[in-house]
Amino acid sequence: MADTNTQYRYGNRPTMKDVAARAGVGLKTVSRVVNGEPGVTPDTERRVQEAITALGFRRNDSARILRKGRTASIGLVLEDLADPFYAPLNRAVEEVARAHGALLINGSSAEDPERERELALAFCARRVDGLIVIPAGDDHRYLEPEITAGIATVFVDRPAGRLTADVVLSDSFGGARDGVAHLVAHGHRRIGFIGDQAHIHTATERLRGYHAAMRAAGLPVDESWVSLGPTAPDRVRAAAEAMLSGPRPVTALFAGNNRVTVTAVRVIAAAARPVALVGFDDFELADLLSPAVTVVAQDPARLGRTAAERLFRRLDGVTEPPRRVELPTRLIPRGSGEIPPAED
Amino acid sequence: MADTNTQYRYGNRPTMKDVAARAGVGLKTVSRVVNGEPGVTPDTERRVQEAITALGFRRNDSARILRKGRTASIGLVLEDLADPFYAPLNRAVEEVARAHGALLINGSSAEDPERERELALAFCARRVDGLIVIPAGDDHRYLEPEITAGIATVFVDRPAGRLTADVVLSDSFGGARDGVAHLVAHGHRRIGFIGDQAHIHTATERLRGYHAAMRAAGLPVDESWVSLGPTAPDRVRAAAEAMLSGPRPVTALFAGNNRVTVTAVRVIAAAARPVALVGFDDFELADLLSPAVTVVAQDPARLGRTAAERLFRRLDGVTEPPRRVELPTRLIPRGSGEIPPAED
DNA sequence: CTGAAAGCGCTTACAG
DNA sequence: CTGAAAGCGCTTACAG
Repeated sequence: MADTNTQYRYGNRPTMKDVAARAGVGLKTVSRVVNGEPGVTPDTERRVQEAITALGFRRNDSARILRKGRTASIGLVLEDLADPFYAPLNRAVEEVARAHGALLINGSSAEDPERERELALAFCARRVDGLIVIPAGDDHRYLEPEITAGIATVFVDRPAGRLTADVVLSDSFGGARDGVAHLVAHGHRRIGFIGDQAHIHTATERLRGYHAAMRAAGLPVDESWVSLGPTAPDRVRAAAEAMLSGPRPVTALFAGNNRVTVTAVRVIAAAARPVALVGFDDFELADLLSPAVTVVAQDPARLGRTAAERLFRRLDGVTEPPRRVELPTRLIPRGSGEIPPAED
Repeated sequence: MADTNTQYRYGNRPTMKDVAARAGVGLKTVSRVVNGEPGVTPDTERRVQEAITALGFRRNDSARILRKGRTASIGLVLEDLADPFYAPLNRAVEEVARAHGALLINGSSAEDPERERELALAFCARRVDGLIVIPAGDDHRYLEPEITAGIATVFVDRPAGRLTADVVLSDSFGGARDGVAHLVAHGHRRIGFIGDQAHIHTATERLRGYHAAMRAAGLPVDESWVSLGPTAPDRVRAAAEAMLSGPRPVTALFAGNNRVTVTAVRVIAAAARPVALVGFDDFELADLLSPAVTVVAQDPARLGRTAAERLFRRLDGVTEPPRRVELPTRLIPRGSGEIPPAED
């Protein structure tokens, strides 16, 4: 008769109890051998090892975790695992986690606040030791009980909403201001800004940088030069084409992020007159396009690394108040941003 | 006095026991409410809900899992979370896992067999229900006890070594053969092949495709036209420059993967004569370069989706023998592969 | 050097 | 409708 009690459980994996029985020792002795603890005679150890091999035993870390209290895992909620900006951030977090002996659970919010919440809370239910969140929503009070309960939490790329917590950001405002000022310095007076949706913090910060640069140069801003919205190619294309047409078209574009830049490059390549372009975020092959694309570069890997290191410092018991870290951006002139304005 | 027994455990999170005590009910009643099971009077349910909210209780899924047997999580070992080829595969696996209510744990092997093994076994120790592996090593017998113990395993992108298991691949041989034949059809007779390291299955399959196409065309292959090795830019650059110099340089290059292609594009852009190029793997902006890059495209998202669906079919109890699924590739002519050979 | 008992936070199987 | 007891597979705290 099959033991119906264990039939479909973990495919009948052997447990320490099974190993103990086979080796003819107590449970604690098996535990000692499995964990490399001292105080076992070589002969006993050998018998236990043989039983382990014969049964194909592997310690169940889930059970271990339940008893020990720390799961040695962290959760990362980002916008899209496949995005070329977030993928290196993901990898950087992984490396730091690995250095601290922790596993990484991650998931994509797809820019949906509800999905962000589901993922973050699912990670908390699994009792990750810490959480790194790239916010999709703007209200993170749902994490309050979790943080109080001891789950260290760091936000990256965008600040937490209605919650005081550690956050690691790029200087979106300063980066955009410098990028737009660069276009101004090359003679542009009518500059378009195409950015992400208005509820996204980085989008409005970059727009603020645009306005600051225009104001500093004493240039007026026509409302038709600014367009915030989804970064889907169709939307961006329409926005860019609108700004580039009409009697007083913009002579330069500032693209609010990598996805916008890519579409802007396509539109400009098909445009009748040369149009200058500076994009926020660097991207692969930017230097190989003609013209090569001038960008305001962030360092996504550094964002991830900084956030993860902060998280593990918290896990090591550092209790200083939440801090906001802002990483600098870097303007990389490559050609597209140095094109002079087309003559009217 | 502090309760030293629970002082540093999960930051003193409330448990079902605490909720039960506060609501004045039994443990099982709390369990019923938490899991939405029937058979609780509205009044009792309300009392329990209040206690849950007041205490900030969240069910510990790790404990639940221990009792239930399935962890509702899968592990994915790939080469590099940040790689533009693997990132979409990662995302596709995530989506399928999500649709099945499972969480995703993942990690980068960094093309190191030992690290692949550590990651895969760490996931097994956490008792993931299933495992998806993009092999770095060529001996996966270490997974035999795990698979026997019931952890469903699917390999992607490269076959398992010394192990019979489900595998989902792209048709590397056919794709490379077609790509090289395309160059031959445009008049090339001296074609270089730069690929990944020889121990990587896809690298040798693509090389085999190259040889098949050359042979089919009756063309000889000089050994100096073939170079396998790491895809680091320096190595690829040196290989490409060697093939493009000398008295009888190649007139076309076939690049064995996306990283090779990118470096090849750079070398060719700086070359004295036009050189044709076909690359394995599509990449963003390939169509915007000049010339636009002709590629043999794989569909990494489809690879990931197919593998994950196969995995969950296994988890649903399908017991058919391991299968090898091969996905077709697609030649996308864009310009660089249609350049005629430079005259001698 | 070794092991029996209790417990981590849940669910299962049962009894009332 | 409700709950006490046993158990998931480990580790902890102790005793021998």
